[in-house]
Amino acid sequence: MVRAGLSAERLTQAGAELADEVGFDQVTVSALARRFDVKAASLYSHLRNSQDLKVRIALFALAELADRAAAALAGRAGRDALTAFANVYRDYAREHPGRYAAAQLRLDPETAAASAGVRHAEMVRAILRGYDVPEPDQTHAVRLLGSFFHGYVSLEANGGFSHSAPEARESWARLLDILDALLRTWPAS
Amino acid sequence: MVRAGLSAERLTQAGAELADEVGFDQVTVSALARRFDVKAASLYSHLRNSQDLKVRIALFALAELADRAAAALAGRAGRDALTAFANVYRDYAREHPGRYAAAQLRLDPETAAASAGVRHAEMVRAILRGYDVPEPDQTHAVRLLGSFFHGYVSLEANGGFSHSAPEARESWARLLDILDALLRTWPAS
DNA sequence: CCGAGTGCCTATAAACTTTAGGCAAAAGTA
DNA sequence: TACTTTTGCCTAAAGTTTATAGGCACTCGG
Repeated sequence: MVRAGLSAERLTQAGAELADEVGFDQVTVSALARRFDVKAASLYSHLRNSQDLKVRIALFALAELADRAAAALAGRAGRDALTAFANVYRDYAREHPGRYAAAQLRLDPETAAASAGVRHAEMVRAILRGYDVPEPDQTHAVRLLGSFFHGYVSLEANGGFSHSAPEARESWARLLDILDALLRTWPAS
Repeated sequence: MVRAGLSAERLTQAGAELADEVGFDQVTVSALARRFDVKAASLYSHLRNSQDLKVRIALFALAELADRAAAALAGRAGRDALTAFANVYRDYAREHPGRYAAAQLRLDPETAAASAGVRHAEMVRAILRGYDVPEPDQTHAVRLLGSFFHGYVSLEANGGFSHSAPEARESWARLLDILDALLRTWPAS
């Protein structure tokens, strides 16, 4: 009886793939076990429970997305950094809808604080260094960018833009222009 | 044996309350039946299945939110309309986190087209009538506002802003100022 | 007051979650 | 190599949820 070679890491990775295929909320311990030709109970040596699996996938997705964003940011600044970073988000959500949904999972505060979510905020703040947003507004600007990126990508993923005419890609490009201009000429308080 | 007086409407309403209490993804046919002191099977006379329940709650939340937004918009224009509308979203998500999560449920295209989601987009477009955004950019501006509102509220709900210093309320007010200014002086293409 | 319809019931089956305990393969030790 | 320890996946089993089918009794129109 050859062993399947399970581990928390392999289960998380396979869970992320499963999420992309069937949707994050369809990810179950049973379905994941089926994918490894193994009984569901066997997974409980590696996972505490079903919620633990979901949290692991969420952390995995957050880290993967942060890695891609960091790579895109390397060597860029200003508008170039802004669009590169933004496109990483949008592309990730389009390529990996299940993982992107996972990254939105509500984490308890200490888990969130130890997650790659922190890196995301740091990277947005790094982008702002290419602009002259005055210090007291920096955090506000970080939140503006983060909210816009997430909101746009999430609405697009949920079909919010599918009915009206201009392609989502076109709005995206135009709005990144607008935001770039806004950051360059940030209004004083 | 006194009847519980179930109906799709009462179940949807109670499902929305349940969502606010325990989270939208914890809403199950079983839990809802328990709340009415009724067997789960009884609900299937009123609901097709578990997914049907979730869709009904989502449509209920979308409509309720649209009603509140419409009420807030009445008699207002420009910046006044913008902030009133935005605050309806934020307040709704804070008062009714489960319903707000429900409103994000992915609907199939024809259901979405028949939902109150359409009214949301129309109202944002109405707000823009108080500004001089040139026609070709109107849809982009609608998407900017929609993305920002949803993204901010959703990140705040998921604890994304809880660690860093400025209160989420403060950023919100400042960013609405910024967006108002942006809309007033929308850059030409 | 009676007949018809429908509202909630019981019974049942299948899928998923989770715990407990067992056996055999893998890894460590002499 | 042989023996022990560890660990990985198993079976068994109980509890929960979803969903269907069929039945009884309450309610309402006549």
